[in-house]
Amino acid sequence: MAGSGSNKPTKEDRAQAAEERRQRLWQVISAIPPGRVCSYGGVAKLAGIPNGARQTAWSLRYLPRDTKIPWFRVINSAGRIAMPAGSRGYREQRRRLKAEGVTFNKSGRIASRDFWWHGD
DNA sequence: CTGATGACTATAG
DNA sequence: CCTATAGCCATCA
Repeated sequence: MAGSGSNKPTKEDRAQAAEERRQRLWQVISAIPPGRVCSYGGVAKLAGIPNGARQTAWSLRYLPRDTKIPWFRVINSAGRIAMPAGSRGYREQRRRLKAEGVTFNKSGRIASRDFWWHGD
């Protein structure tokens, strides 16, 4: 078998592996129930990627505005929206969450721990 | 290859 | 509450 047995990952192998990680991340995010939120690190862990918080964020960076993925249900571990306060994304995320019943206190943190989702 | 970047996180002061 | 620091890891120049 020509080439079989080669352990050297090709560029295509790495690209496919990265794509599969993104798919798992999106799958987990899509499973977050309406009215609940999850942290970047929590999503990564549920997707089988420990310490992958930054990859969760990276996977959401270039999503189209019409995406079906509920990116707005992902916030940081401090219970805050990760984007710069006052930015366009920040306001949209906060508006969408509010529409589902997720409220924030005066300091910009989610009003209740009950909003946290920890998987099924 | 190296170094910088970032929608992160945990810990310390 | 804040900032600083270290750890993390895919991606980019």
